[in-house]
Amino acid sequence: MTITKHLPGLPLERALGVISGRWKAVIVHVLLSGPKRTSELGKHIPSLTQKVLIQQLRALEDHGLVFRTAGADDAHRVDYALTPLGLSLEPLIAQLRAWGEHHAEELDDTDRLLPCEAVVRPLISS
Amino acid sequence: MTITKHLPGLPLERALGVISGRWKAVIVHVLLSGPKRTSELGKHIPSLTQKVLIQQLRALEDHGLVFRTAGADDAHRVDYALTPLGLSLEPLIAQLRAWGEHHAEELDDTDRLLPCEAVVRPLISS
DNA sequence: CTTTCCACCCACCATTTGGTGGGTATGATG
DNA sequence: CATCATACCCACCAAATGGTGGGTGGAAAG
Repeated sequence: MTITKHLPGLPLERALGVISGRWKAVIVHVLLSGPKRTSELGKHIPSLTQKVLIQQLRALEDHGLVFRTAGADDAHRVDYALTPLGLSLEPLIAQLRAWGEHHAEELDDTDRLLPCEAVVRPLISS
Repeated sequence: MTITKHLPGLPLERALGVISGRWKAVIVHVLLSGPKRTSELGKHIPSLTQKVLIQQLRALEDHGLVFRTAGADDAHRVDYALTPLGLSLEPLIAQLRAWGEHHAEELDDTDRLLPCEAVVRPLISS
């Protein structure tokens, strides 16, 4: 039942395979601030459609970065949270961010950079 | 004249955009051991076809990680080398590799990992 | 002069990816 | 009971990506 994209054999490419994908890093970023429901994630990332959200979540699940907790039978109170493996991504993500900025600076392209809020809506309150 | 994929605004995704691509990381890896000619690169990475090699090299060039040195007019003695920006990728690549291994271990998937030599041929001699 | 090697380019194809717009079953709310 | 929100699934589409198989023009080697 796995969507599991057979990850490449080289560790480096395996890592890239796991975190690259149009929204994966963003989702992980949001989940770093605690578990969220499907709809919350959707609200945090308005430009992301439901289908794609779920696609990405499934992939993250398959790769062991995220886990689902559903209430009882199925559905209606689903939470997604990072696994330890997901959490272990944090420093890597930080370094990628830093390098991305460095890259933009070196290429005098900093004005094309967007702040996080351009994509991730804060959504005040608990 | 740029093939330049318009990199995403978020620094994190920008970084991913720059290094993800079927062979980019491998090529950078090879270039870390010094400048190489087009054909040398091809020999180091047998499973990579010429067209795709050049494609990837162009992308790396556009993104400022690599530069070309051609002799005189054009062609026939072309070298590709990493720019400082390209070199600055080294620690990031190392961390990605490490995390890829970690990921495989956590998922008891280490047997699917390939050693570098499965893809990059050493090619003894200078 | 012919052959080989080198650094390419081009037309074309297959797969993958993200994305749109519907639909469904269920529980909660008025 | 009618309506709404949640957490999905499905058929379908469009763009991007990787890849194949053929060139080309020029330097170098036999």
